[in-house]
Amino acid sequence: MNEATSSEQTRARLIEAAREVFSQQGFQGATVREICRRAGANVAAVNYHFGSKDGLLAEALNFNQLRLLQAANLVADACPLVRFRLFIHDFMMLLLDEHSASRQCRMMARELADPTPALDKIVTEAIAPLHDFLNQLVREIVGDGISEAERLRCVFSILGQCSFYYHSEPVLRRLHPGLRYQRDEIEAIARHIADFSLAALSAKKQADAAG
Amino acid sequence: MNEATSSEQTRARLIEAAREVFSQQGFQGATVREICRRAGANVAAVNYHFGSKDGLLAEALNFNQLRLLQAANLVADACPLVRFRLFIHDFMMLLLDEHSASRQCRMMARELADPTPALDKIVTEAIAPLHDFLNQLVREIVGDGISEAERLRCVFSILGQCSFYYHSEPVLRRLHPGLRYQRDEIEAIARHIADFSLAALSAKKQADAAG
DNA sequence: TTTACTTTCAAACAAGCGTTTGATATTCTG
DNA sequence: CAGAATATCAAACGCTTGTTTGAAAGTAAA
Repeated sequence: MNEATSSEQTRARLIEAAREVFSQQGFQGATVREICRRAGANVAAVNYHFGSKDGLLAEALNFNQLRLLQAANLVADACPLVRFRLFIHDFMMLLLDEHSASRQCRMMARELADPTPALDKIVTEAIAPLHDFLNQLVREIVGDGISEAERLRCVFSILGQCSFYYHSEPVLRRLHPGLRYQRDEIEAIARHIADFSLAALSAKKQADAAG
Repeated sequence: MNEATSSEQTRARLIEAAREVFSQQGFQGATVREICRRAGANVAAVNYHFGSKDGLLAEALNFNQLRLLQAANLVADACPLVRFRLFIHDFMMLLLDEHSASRQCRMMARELADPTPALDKIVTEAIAPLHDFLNQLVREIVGDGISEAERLRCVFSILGQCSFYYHSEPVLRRLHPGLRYQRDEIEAIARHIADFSLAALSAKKQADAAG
């Protein structure tokens, strides 16, 4: 027998195909038949291996890249401002770069506006830690002079800027047909978001120090 | 006969029900049967009056409120900074206040991430003018010292912050169960977004003046 | 009232969906 | 190799979807 049984290969191909299709079409828009077609498997394979479409979604979700990004950032030997820029850069690459294996992350983003059976898992395992991470980073930058609610809104302002480019891609494509999320462009976007946000955070810090 | 024929009443009820359901469930998630149930009409009514579900969506879309908001802002006798704060406030009310008749706007926002047959109409009639409006407002605030691409990214940063609260509502509800978009809360959010953005824009302006 | 036209309705249609089935291969085990 | 367990398959199931149909009810003008 091979080191990976035929069954395991089928499972793996289904998960990979599911990530593709879920990230492109969303959970509701994706069909089991399309996933199986891309995986070269029978329609019944999803239910055999994962019990249901929901089960496949749960297995296809994988937050490792997002977790790794945060872990790497935490151990980076740099000041909060540099770490902030680093985080925005890595996060935008994960979110926008179609060449990277970032489908898990894009899949996740796809579901945020449109609750699926897996949203609870996504929130507790990925979004909540991400919010906490950014909240802490903002605290290191601004200090403890602002209220928790205010700091939270800063986190939302940052995440809002980041996710805009992802969520609004269909619209932006129509408005600016030349738009392509290539490496250079993504880096320029990340730089802008970091500049914009750090300027705002710096103003908050000064306002606090003055007031 | 009444001043509104029975047929016209049915049409109007269908459009109203469609706005409710589309804004809550999205175009894909909404069903013709549910719309007709809420309108107290037969399932065939949609196709009789509008030809198809797509046709109903096209009729239900209405950008008047968004246009009025921009028109009112343009004639407001105030400096760009005040007009900016006014715009963010009005826009967030339109987007988040469930008491207002802002379903058209919310319906629109619902579709942005998930192309529907009507996205082209939405983009050309609502989004493009909105982007142009904000672009001009940012130009008045920052001046002509920054590039078009840079100004565009500022517009995206602003719109991204605004739409975040709408798109991420299901997630934010889970993270912060107490969250409710009531008038006070919406106004606090709008104030934050305006502060955050104006601080960033002001920094851009100074950087340009210095460089 | 009769006639023509419009609007509503219950019912059905065709297509797509996730899922199940039972038979057929395939692989592991003794 | 024989037999048990596992994996794949074509086909169908039950359900929901948007849409169509043809008859019934309502409306307007003669």
